[in-house]
Amino acid sequence: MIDVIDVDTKQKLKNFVERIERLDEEKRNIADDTKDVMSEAKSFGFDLPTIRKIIRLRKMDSQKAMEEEELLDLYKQALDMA
Amino acid sequence: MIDVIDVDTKQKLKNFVERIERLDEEKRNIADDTKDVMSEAKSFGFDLPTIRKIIRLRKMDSQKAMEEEELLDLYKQALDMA
Amino acid sequence: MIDVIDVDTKQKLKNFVERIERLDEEKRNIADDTKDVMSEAKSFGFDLPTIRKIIRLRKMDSQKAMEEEELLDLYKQALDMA
Amino acid sequence: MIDVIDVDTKQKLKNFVERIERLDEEKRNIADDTKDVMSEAKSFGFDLPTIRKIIRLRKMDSQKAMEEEELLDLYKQALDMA
DNA sequence: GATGCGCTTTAAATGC
DNA sequence: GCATTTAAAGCGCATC
Repeated sequence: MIDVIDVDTKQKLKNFVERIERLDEEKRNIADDTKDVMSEAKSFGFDLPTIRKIIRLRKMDSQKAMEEEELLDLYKQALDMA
Repeated sequence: MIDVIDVDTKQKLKNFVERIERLDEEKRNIADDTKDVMSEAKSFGFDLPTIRKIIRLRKMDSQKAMEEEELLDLYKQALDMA
Repeated sequence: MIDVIDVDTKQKLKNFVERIERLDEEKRNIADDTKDVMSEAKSFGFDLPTIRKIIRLRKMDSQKAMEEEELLDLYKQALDMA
Repeated sequence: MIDVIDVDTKQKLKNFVERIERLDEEKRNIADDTKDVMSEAKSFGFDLPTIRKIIRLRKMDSQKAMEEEELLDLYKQALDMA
């Protein structure tokens, strides 16, 4: 069991924790900004789920996108959903 | 079903998508910064899982404090039944 | 401010809370079962994301599924992803 | 790319999908039960948002208790640096 | 392979 | 009562 903790070490640990918390805060702010943009898009009549899909697709390799599609078709076929 | 989009609307959609992608990019950068700080902490000999846990606990603490405050008021309402 | 709370009312409240917590527990157990089945499917070589998509599609009205598809195509077109 | 699925594999896939759908159904039933209990509580004059909050807080409490226990051990590790 | 984290989606609550 | 805003649950991803 540790009885005494080095003051310096404690301070270092505290600093790291606070730096990370600050970064987390920034991330949350950006997430809020994203929400605002989404709302704005919605108010223009755009469909949010579709916009999300588009962003996902753009980020993705087109090769991979095709393979995903094909696999889905294959499974549909197997379940007579074709 | 709508099947054509005018040029102006196309541009608007493009803008929204790009703004969101930019924000996502920023978020990723911050996540990378967090990783850097984590690595630095690790190089000082700190245990990463522990640091994460501390941060989670601190977040819970502040949330809990806020909620408990409200809860008191709510209790009055809930138990002061007709 | 309420100083005293009717013992009977307290008990009733407690009972409701506990019944709900019990139900939550059951739900969690079933969610765990689902995970097990998923893992088993995976170990047979099935692709989990695709299985999820299939289930979503089966649950969904086929009319609605088509509309979703069309909207996505429309947005793709607008962003020259066609 | 695979483009055919043998009969046996089809059947396996179908079974997995149906098992998962069955589990989803059960979960939905329990969620309905929860709603019933909530309604009943409400008819006794209890405030639903408050009940939710109580449950959330209780869950946080038990989580927090567990985590804090572990954290003590972890701290030793983190601060007992080489 | 498992755990934690963040996003998506759906349900509820409140205000108009 | 409807629609907007907010909270809870579920899902998927990334990390270790």
